[in-house]
Amino acid sequence: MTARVQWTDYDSATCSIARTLELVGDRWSLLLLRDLFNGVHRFDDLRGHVGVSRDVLTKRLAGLVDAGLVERRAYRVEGERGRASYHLTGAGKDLQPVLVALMAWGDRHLTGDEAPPARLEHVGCGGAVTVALACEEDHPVARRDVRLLPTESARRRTSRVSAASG
Amino acid sequence: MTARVQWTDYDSATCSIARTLELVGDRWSLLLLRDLFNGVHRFDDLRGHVGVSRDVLTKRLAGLVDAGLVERRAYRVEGERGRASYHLTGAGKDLQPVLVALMAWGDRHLTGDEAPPARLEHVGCGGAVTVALACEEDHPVARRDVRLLPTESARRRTSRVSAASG
DNA sequence: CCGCTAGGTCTGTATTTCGGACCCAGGGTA
DNA sequence: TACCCTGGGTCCGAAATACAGACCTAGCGG
Repeated sequence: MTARVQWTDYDSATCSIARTLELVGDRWSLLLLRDLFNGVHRFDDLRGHVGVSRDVLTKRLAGLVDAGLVERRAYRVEGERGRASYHLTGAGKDLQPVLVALMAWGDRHLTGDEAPPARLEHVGCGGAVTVALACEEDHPVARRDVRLLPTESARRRTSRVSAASG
Repeated sequence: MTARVQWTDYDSATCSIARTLELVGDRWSLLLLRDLFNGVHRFDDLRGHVGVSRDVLTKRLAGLVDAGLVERRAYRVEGERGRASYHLTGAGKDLQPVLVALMAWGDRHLTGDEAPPARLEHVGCGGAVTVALACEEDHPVARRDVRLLPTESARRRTSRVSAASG
């Protein structure tokens, strides 16, 4: 029977969420991106502020560079040695909504009575910035009004799950 | 000197992004939340679809329950054994924008020429759903127009970094 | 009371992370 | 020229995690 398409008929790993998490879904990558957004660009500064070991920092930065989220630049300040620095690419900057959403959630659910440890301000108006669901047609979108529809392109790549369910 | 407050003067771990990632910032938690959003609620179904080992699934579910993102419910279908199932709490559902943002990024940067493996549809209008930065005053917010301002409450809890920079 | 099944726990191995020692290159400076 | 300093790493052994898969258990139908 060709019943309605089920989410579980599709390979988890094909999903864009899974594929994105393969690049940034570890303990450190998103924190590094956060610091890169906030103007921390040098190896030792990242290490000191984020609190990651040198070893892991090297690997993560290499991974982010491979993934095209970060670029390594050599630069030199007049009269000093050449240095390396790390900067977000356009693709890296496109992850901003993920970070803002994580921050908004933490501000709402983890700060208790205190003021949140930092705020994102809309330059100009001064209002707090968060993220909101938005639809192409610019309607306001409530949480409930979202439906996930797996498409054919995912089905084709399905392996493990389709075999098990057959 | 009381120079302008620097991002690096604040303890990384106090940040709402870091604190949120302590709950969901590992390889599996967000994938589990994704499946819970999509109607997968039983232990074995989660294990099979997400592809996580039983061991780790047990630990992650326990962590998510501890964190208040997920609740465990015992239920029974007429004439069958009692079963356990896992459901998002309100706090868990509030992470939806994080997942949508990850998915939107993947759709944009990882799908190449093919159609994305799934789409989020706005029930009713049928348009695609993504996330957008939004400010309190409902202005449209461009990426650039966001400024991070650490607040005093973060400073107070600062430890490692303030000692090093003094 | 036997077998089946969902939901786990246990175990041994493989991988990752951690902290810290070490290394290297390229300036300044003497 | 030799030496020192510093940023940006690599290397190492110990500890923590993840993994696959075997095993356990509660309850229902037969």
